[in-house]
Amino acid sequence: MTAEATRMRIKTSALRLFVSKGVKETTTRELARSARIAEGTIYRHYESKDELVRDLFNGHFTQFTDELDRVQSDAPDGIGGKLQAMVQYMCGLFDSDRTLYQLLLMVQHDALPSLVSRERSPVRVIRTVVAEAIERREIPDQDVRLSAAMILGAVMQPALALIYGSLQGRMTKFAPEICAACERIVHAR
Amino acid sequence: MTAEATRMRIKTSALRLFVSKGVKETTTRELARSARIAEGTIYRHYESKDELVRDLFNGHFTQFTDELDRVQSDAPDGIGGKLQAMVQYMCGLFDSDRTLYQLLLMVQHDALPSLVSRERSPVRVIRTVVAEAIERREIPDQDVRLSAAMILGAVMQPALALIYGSLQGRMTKFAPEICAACERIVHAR
Amino acid sequence: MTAEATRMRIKTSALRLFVSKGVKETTTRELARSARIAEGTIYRHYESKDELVRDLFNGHFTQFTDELDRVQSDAPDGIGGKLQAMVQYMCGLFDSDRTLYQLLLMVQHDALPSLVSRERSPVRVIRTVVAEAIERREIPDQDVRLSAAMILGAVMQPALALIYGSLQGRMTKFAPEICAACERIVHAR
Amino acid sequence: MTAEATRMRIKTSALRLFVSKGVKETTTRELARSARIAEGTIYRHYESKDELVRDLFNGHFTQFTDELDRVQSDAPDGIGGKLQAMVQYMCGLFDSDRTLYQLLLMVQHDALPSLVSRERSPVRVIRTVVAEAIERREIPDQDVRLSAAMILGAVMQPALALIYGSLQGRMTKFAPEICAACERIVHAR
DNA sequence: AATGAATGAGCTTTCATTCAT
DNA sequence: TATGAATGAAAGCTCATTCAT
Repeated sequence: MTAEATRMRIKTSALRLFVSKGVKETTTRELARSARIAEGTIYRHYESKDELVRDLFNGHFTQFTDELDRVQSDAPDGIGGKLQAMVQYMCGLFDSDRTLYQLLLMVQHDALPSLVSRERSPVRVIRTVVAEAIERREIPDQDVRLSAAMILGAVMQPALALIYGSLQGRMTKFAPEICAACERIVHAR
Repeated sequence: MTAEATRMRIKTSALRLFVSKGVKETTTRELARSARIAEGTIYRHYESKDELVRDLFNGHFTQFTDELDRVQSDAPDGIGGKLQAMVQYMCGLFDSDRTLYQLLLMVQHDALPSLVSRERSPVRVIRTVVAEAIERREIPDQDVRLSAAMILGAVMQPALALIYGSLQGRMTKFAPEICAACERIVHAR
Repeated sequence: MTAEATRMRIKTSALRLFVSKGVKETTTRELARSARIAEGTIYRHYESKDELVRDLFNGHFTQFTDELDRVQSDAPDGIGGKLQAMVQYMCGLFDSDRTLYQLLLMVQHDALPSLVSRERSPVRVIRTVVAEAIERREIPDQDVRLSAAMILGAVMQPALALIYGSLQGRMTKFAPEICAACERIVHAR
Repeated sequence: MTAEATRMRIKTSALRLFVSKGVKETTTRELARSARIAEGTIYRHYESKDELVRDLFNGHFTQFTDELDRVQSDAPDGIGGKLQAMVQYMCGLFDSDRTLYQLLLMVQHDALPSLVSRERSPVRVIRTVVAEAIERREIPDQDVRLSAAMILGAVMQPALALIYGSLQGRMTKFAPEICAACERIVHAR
């Protein structure tokens, strides 16, 4: 098997296990068994479990941030369209890869603290979108940091509700309402 | 020393340590030292570390839920007032006891999974408030579960931002704007 | 409550617990709870758990040995009668206080090692009875130590079988056959 | 080193320590040091100390039972020869591996309770031998369970006497007398 | 004499990591 | 590269014993 394939198997298993049981709760033994490799093999690809966690989380977090930025960027000017594009994208991601989505939820909480750059983060992307809308005078002046946080919360919390079962079905189904709510948060009219 | 006093010291130390370093990351040794008791003493008050976690989290979660319900209940009829009371209460709690607030954040995430009853939870309180406003025809008909989740997110995420430093100052300062945003989420006019 | 009464409760509970779960397996906490006293109280009556064990085992062992000797002594001369008296006595004890009997079984095994004097012991009593019968030319000359051991084994092992359930009923029921077998062991005719 | 060799070293050390000091009294630390492995290594071969005890005791007990059955089976028909073969075998085992023999003594007592199948056990082997002799009308009808217990006792108790020092020398020396006594127990002539 | 909360040494067990093959 | 047996530090937990009341 190629080195790359092995590495991929480690990452895939790690993602699934970390999300479902937590990082600390996942042992290297379990990880190895799930990836169908020997325990020692992990250390041919990563210096330590910590490095694996960092690589995994950073990678996905960065990719998600970039993607969100691209999505926003591709949308035509106007806060409405951009919010819609971002919300749609996040809901779609939840439906297509819930595991990956949960990882992103973990990054904010779980004390994956200094793990991740706060420079490039989803909330920054949202903040920029809001800031640009203010500049374009689409929406009233406001604390962009606060608005971005509230928007992110209004997207993330329903995802949690879906995971815990208090909401049911596909997240995309809720996208229009979430999107409308986000627009009202920044009181675009 | 009385048993109750010792128990209290364990809980206080545990709350602080669990929140700042995580549950798994806090050792019983550390906890004992922080509470200035012997390690064995923990086990005269709790059957296991797990039971301590459960008791602590459940206790605070329940108390918070009850308090939130009382606050909402004491507010005069009308979604505006009730939302304002709840948001005020949560922001005030953040400012007066950030550690406790963080614990409540952990309960939702960190996979404190089936630890806590979903029957009585903050999101349920919010849901009820929204549902009653719909009945009173104050706000349009809507998915109360979704609205409650979005409102909770719009309060919690700014708290996270304060913890991570992307927002600064006392949370109470943001209460009016958060409250206004929450009203717009349910599009009360 | 008098000191003596408390001491008695400790001994009674200890006997029962030691026999049913083993000495090491019985904690002082359990013992205290079973005797309905505080843990600390044990140490008003015994210097240590070890001393309790020693006192308990030695006491019962000595008493049993003395009683067995008295029983043998009270029986009329003649190996037949003396064997019968001893076997009867041991079977009767098993039926009337199985817990006590089990303690005596433990003394031989369980590594209650140097705990007990080998000078005065049941097997010595039996040995003496056999030796006297040889002197009286009732039975052929033989290794009295070996014979005494075999006789004891022939009484004790059926008791174990009753405890484990491979024999059923009261031990007294088996006394005549055991007694006859013991006579044949020393080939009395 | 191969896994099997390590496992063997654990078993050998465990057997010696458990027998000489008792199971509870033997710490994993001691066991590891005696087997010249790390403490953690024990747990790559056994799930717990308990499982090690179970495996060890069951294994030896089963093997001993099987061997005793084979020995009895190989002996020519007739209770005398079969009893002689079994007694010889047990005495020989005592002389050649006293440690192993002591383990078998522990299995009956020490509260290695439901640890071991009562279906296949030495006393069952003896019982069968006695039962077959009755069927062949070599010996009078009798309670085979009781006789088997007494025979086992008449072999085991002398072994205990040798361990405690009240008998001296090799057990094989006593085999003829023990064997003769066993025959008389079932009153074979 | 009795209580019961507290102790702390020492137990069993876990698990990230190493290394000879 | 991959293996998997071995490691050992450190974790959670137990329990005989002490001591202030």
